[in-house]
Amino acid sequence: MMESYRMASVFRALSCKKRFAIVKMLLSQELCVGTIAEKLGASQSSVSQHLRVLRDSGLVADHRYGYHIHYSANRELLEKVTDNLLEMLSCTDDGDGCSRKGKSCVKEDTA
Amino acid sequence: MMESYRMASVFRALSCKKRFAIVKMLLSQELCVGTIAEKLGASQSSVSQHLRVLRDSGLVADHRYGYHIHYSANRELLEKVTDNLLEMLSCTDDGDGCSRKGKSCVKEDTA
DNA sequence: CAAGTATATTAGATATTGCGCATATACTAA
DNA sequence: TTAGTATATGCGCAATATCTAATATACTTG
Repeated sequence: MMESYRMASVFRALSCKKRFAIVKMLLSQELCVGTIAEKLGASQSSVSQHLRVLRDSGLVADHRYGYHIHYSANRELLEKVTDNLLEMLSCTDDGDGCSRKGKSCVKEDTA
Repeated sequence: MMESYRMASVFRALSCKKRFAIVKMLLSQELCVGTIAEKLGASQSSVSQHLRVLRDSGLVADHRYGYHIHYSANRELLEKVTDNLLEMLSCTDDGDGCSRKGKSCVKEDTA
């Protein structure tokens, strides 16, 4: 089970529409920065900066070919994150509920 | 398929460690704000503000019982997000690759 | 009604983000 | 070497995020 911190860090990387779109694109094909920028309608600089965030979070990897740098998605990490979500979702109500026994709290039970 | 925008918005809500922890807690049990704050070691105010972000993104719902307000996770939305991730992950390399045909680009093929 | 409890909201401080612009770096080609 | 191409980086700025402290709101109880 990944730590909350790690999960949140991946989500932060995906929390920007453009970065999410980049990862989505990179899942179906390896692309170089210029192509990503074109497809996204964004500047080279901003795409490069987004890619850095994604790289730092481990969501993408880069490979240099001459002066082109190809980026690809880290499918494995995304699968781990998805698995964690599935695991989280698999847990059902553990019945404890709100621990507050204050007045008017519908959950109060033991007094 | 959810739009990139919607996905990114959910990810933004989950992109903060504390908010992610809140959602995780709420998946196993409905809790009131004070209890969440205690478990998280955070102030009432900050928790309330985090809950607003989560509510706005649709990730949690609230029910008032007297002056307690119980929050619960929107399991359905999280399942949708997870399904979308799974769908994204299911796609394989479509073979097109980097469209740049520049010199030294290892992917160049047609000229 | 007034007092008490739980939560929300506001304001302000500080930190972080995302972008454009300019420039630096890394590599290629002549 | 010089020029050219692809990408990264540094800087400044406006926008946004998160936190605390104070206050407001909503509800209950006496």
